[in-house]
Amino acid sequence: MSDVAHAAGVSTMTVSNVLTGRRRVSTQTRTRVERAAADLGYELNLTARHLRAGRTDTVALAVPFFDHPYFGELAARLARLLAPEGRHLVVEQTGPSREAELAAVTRARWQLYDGVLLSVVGMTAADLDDLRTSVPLVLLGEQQMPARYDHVRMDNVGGARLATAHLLATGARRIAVVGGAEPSADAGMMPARTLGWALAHEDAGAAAEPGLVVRAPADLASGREAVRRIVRDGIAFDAVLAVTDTLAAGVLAGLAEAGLRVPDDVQVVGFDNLASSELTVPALSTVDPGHEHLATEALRLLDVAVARGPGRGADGAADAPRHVTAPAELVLRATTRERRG
Amino acid sequence: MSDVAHAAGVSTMTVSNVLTGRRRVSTQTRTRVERAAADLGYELNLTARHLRAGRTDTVALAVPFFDHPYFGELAARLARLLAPEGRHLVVEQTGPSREAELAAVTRARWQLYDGVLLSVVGMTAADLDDLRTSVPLVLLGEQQMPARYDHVRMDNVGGARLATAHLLATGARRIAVVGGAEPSADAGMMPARTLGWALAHEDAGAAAEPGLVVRAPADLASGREAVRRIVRDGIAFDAVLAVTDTLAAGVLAGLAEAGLRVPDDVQVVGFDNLASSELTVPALSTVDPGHEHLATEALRLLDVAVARGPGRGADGAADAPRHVTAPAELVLRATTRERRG
DNA sequence: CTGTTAGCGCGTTCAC
DNA sequence: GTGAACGCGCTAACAG
Repeated sequence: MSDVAHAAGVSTMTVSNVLTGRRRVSTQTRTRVERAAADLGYELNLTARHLRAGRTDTVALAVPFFDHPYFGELAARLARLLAPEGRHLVVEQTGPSREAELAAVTRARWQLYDGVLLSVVGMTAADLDDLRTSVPLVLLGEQQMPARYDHVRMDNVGGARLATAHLLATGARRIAVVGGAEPSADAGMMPARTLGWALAHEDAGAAAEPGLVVRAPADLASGREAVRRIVRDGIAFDAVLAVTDTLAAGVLAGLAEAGLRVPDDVQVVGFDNLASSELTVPALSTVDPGHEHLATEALRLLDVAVARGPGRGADGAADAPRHVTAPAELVLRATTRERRG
Repeated sequence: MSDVAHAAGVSTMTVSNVLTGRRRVSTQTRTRVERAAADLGYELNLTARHLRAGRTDTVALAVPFFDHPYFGELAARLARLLAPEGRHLVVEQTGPSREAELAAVTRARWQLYDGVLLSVVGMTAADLDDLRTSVPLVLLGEQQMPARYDHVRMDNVGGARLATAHLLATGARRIAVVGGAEPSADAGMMPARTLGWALAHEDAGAAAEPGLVVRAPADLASGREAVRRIVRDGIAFDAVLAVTDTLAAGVLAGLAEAGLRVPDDVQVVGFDNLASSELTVPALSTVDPGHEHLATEALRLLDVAVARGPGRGADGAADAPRHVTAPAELVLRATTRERRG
């Protein structure tokens, strides 16, 4: 920068002023400076600016996996909200395992950001409790979190309940939960959605059979595998609640393989409303977890955290942390039947 | 940091030494310092370290869209390669339009990184030519790029040729190219893949009918839309080469909608080998563009660029820029028939 | 409208 | 094995 200043015959301060536009500079010197900068191929050093300013105008989204479409869509939404304000979003990966997630978190990396949206999957409440950081933080995730953090989540129980109720109303009697788990509101996504399934049965005065809870990891191959298993075991079922759209895609593949027609023989509902789910064959009925609401709220929370000053993000002595739940909504497409009546 | 030093009764230098481990420190003072740091909740300021060091041990991947699965998968691969070396990957979005892409590029953002992998989609060679940056850069993308940059690409022509040849060999005679364009090796992904389609016809002594080139943007809804269009127009076809897997998913949806059986009535091949393509119904045959090779080479190139020193990335006076093409490979699943004989 | 001074929080260099 | 001084590149704050 001093090179530019020298070439333009001014001080570095003036160069800085031209670049930031914070102070008025005569048109004459401005053009001289701009010329000099262009000639020298000068590039502002953002690292230095950030150090000086104590701000970076950048928010990080830390996700467990780069390659899950859910996070890609979330990132795109957040970027769209941040861009008009001249703020930036960068995405970092915390890692595929609980250990990696922890290690990522321990690293002082996010000192580099004004705030961090942390998508929690593998970490436990205890892990998070150890996490002392002064960077404004908002947690995204479905399990129980320490109360002292701001936290945004979906309405997993409500969404699954809605979906299951619809299946019941369309005549389904034996609804398998692929990706199911021990029902619980606080133990993560799978237990919460399974709870919704159970509650919907209760609402309808029907029995939720534990034998229809099919455990499966939330990866690509598992949905198909799960269907193969229940078919092989001769378990009767006339509908599937897949706890994620990814699992649902596998379920559809498995059903096709088994010669079962959707929705005539078996109805299917997913959860997440991924963009790609519109294109499954048949088009997937699913639960929309309130993506837009979720993204908006997460940023709003982060902004108030940033506003009340970095440096006391963790001790939370100031305001009470906020917890918001985005409302879920049922999206009916072609893998379910019409409601009777 | 000086607080910690004070609390531990040492100088900041010693604290620094403890933290970096660069110089030997007596076990005694080390523990004293560590205790003090923990008590005070001290966090290293990475911005300052980066300014001082001139390095960040971080590579950026700049992509046009966060929410396209292809980029998510690429990012995951790169992160997997970087992690063992203690280097980090962050993903930034350049923006959805050519304008946004340009603006993103113009910003001095990637001074923040040791190197940048830039995924080019909307920008032209001329745009890139204007892009003077001292940050080591490797271009990823399928159109013609200025020769002075390192560049990694897929074998689009070869891959499409392979796929088309297989369709021809299985008896297909009228192969529509969904997402096709004016054939050309240098004008981007769609023209290159269309060229492969044309060349395969030539190889087989068959006629590549221009009427079977179906233009379509590479987004989610377009594949289905394209099929609707050709069916409505009464164009006869017995196979589809979709230029991306995403388009292929739409094509499968469109064919199902039209009551056409896959692969009996119409065969389908995609391009990209996305993870999700294994779960389409039926499972999609596709071209794998050599993902792993691509990621490895991109990083290797970036590393030599970084090694020869930032500060003269763009003028390329030093070494000749490198251009590598990853080999494509056909992945046969259930949307194609067996080769005859 | 422009320049001078000082310091953001580290780590290299050189002394002890 | 430890400390003091200096500077990475930028920009508030205060002159002028």
